[in-house]
Amino acid sequence: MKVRVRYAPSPTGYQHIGGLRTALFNFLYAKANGGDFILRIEDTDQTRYFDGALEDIYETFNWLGISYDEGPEKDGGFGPYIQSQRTELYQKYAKQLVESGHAYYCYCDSGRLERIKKIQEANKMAPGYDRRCRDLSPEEVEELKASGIQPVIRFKAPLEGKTVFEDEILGRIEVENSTLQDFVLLKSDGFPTYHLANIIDDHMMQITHVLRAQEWIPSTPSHVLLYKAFGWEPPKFCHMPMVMGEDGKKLSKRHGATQVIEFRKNGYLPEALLNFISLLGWSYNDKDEFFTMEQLQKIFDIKRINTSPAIFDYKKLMHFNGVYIRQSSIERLVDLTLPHYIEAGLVSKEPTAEEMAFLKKLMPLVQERLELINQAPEFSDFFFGELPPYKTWEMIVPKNVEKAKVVEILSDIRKVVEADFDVKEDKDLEQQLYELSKKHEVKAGAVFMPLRIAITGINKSPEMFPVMHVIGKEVSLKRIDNAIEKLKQEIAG
RNA sequence: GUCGAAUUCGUCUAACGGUUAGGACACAAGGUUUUCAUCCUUGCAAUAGCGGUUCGAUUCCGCUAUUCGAUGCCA
Repeated sequence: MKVRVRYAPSPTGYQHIGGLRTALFNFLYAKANGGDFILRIEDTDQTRYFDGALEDIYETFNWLGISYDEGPEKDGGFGPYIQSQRTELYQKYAKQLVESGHAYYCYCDSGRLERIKKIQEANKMAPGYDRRCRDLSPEEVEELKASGIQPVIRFKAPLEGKTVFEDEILGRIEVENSTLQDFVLLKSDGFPTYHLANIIDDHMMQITHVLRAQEWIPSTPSHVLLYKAFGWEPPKFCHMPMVMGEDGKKLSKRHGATQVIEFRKNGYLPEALLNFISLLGWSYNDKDEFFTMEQLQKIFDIKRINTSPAIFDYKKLMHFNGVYIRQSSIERLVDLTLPHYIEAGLVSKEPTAEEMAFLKKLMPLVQERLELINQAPEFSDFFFGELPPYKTWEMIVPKNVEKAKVVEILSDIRKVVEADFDVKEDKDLEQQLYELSKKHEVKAGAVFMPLRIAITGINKSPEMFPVMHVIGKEVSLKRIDNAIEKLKQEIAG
């Protein structure tokens, strides 16, 4: 039988890491097994609906290269794929369950529900609905109907026995039916709950495997019972370990960035995020960690999904991002960093050909120290303009060296640049600077550091001559002259 | 409280019942005759505890502890 899996987000907010992991694993499982990946929107909670959510799902998929075989605007014969467009179906099946004796109307309002909850808490009893409406007499039902209260439909959970299911990852899981609730199937506003809609759709859409996070394990027995009540065969369940924050608790906003859109904004590459997330609760073997999406679609195997929760390690993600940035082409990095340069005011809004060429020239020098795309401007602002923003100045005078001597050294460097900058290789120019250090009887660093500060205004920079060749001879000389001038003034003043 | 699941270096993880328990991130030290970064080398560091089964247990079983999750007219 053809594998059919689905990702079924509810549009209540932006896509987050946990959801992405679920989507990815479903997608990979489908692709690795020649199956179909279905996107279904579970918008059954009208009160929590968030307007930009749908667009965000599409954008997230698009950014990461996850595509669905069936879903909204891509009908595979099982649509519609948006649950709010299927409410009649759910209502029909809910009523069917009432008629078959598997469910019942409940007229208890939220006020009463809250009261019994408080009593249960006070008496340290297990919380839950007390099943008052489960066995109402016909007269009582008539009375309640007449009162005008909109009822909900609740599932009539068996009071005894056990419900068992075989999880593909965790193995056999069984619970006593007595611990199960008479959960709501259809809300008083006519919309189904997750449990009802999910089961009906999974069945109707012929889903073969349900891959979801372990937080769903407690409700799975109820789902199994629902399938049974309908007389349907349940799909196979695969409960994946949860993704946690650094404190070991379910990943959420307070752990920092958790929304996919934030990672995108913060300068992560899609392939880095994807690769990193693929390793959350899954592994290929004992040594390979770097995979392309294409590889993952071939090698992903459900048997290698873990059983224990995984903490989301931002540092390791960062490392992955650095690796992927270093592997990127210069053209792509220019593309990706351009908006950040514009935002920083280093490049004009409508970049000229010269500006683009300039970015392309400096990019190799930025690439290897970049861990996030949006770090590019701060790592390379000194390339722009006549003079650099002097973020460091004191270090232009190395330890145990007189200011006057630094002026001499810089003047000598200036001569080298003036004479040989265009005709000699970087290596030859460097060699001349080493000779200068011998001449002035200082360490090589005492020659390079003043030059570095003069040219870049920072003490941590790429190698000097490549930088100077990007900014050009004229600007380089101007910056050296400026530094000499400033030093002279300091000596005089 | 009740129910469920989980437990290998700080973190992500590997290990047909037989390995000096491996790799990666992080961290530390060193090297790459200029800083930073890259790259390379080395180091640090784990089977939650107690019982069983077995010639042999990280691996199988039980108990305890701890952690997480669920316990909504949320999903």
